[in-house]
Amino acid sequence: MNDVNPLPLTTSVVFRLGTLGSVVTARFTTALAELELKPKHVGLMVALDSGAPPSQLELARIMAVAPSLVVSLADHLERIGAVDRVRDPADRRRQVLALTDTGRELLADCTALAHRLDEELTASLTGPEREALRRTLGLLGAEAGLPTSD
Amino acid sequence: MNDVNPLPLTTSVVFRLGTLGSVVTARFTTALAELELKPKHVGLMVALDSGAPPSQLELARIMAVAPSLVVSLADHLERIGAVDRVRDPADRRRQVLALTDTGRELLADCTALAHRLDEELTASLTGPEREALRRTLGLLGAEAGLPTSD
DNA sequence: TCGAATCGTTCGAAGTGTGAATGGTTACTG
DNA sequence: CAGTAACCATTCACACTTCGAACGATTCGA
Repeated sequence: MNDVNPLPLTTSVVFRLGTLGSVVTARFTTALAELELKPKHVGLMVALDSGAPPSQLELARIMAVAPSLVVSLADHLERIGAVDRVRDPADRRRQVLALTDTGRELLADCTALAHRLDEELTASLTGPEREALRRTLGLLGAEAGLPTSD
Repeated sequence: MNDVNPLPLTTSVVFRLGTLGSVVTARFTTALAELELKPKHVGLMVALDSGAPPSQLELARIMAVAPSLVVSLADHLERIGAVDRVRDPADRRRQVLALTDTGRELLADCTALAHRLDEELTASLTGPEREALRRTLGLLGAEAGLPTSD
């Protein structure tokens, strides 16, 4: 008989982060549907919101995603009026994306929505616990090259 | 002019958990490839490891996944010798899955792998920070019905 | 014993993302 | 100042994952 599992897989941060991230994203995705958006659309808007207007190819690099995917994401965002898409006059190969006022409002809606889900998700935590979680996730995310605001 | 963003989307726990979870899962998936496994296979083995041998349909409910998906996951695990699949003599409609010794070893490999990634991921955290993160994620995961061990 | 419910399986379909090929634009090089 | 190479966006075909409906086998209820 082997010894008892010293540290089960379920205790690993990787496992817990992955599984919990998946259910949280599922909830977020559901809520987002009312705005005609999916998480990647939001990711694109976040990238546009913080930083100079980049070309679609740069966006693809930032989001670690295929350039062809940026095309379809931008197509949709343009269709609902959330972004402007203009050829860069200085280099007419580039397509420069920029959030419209509508896009900024939409992003604000997503933000409100996320924070509402936050309260729901972390209702059982104390204030300091919640802040510690937020801070630690932000730190690890920043190390992984994810968008942050601290 | 509206006021400055009071709390950007990127500070929300939902956002950070979702994005970080996604990159962490990607790393885990890559590492898992050497064992001929994908995250859902591991999820199935975890479910089998902790608890009485359930039918495939129960597994599907536990994993919140379609029964037909459990079939293909179990097919693969059986092919590599990680699980036994026997008809329940008491009810020959049921297919009862159980980890083999090989399966338990494989699960131990996954566990070691996850904890190795843990160290890599949380290298910049202090010990207490790492434990607080683990604990909080476990708590929220348990509330969401995810497998735990506390 | 007969019909309804249950379990597992197969199969077709939807959704998501990638990579190769294409057309238009710019930059380099002799 | 050609002509070629590199670059950007786009389209399209494809792979992958997952689901839901249909089906056969088995069990349960009346």
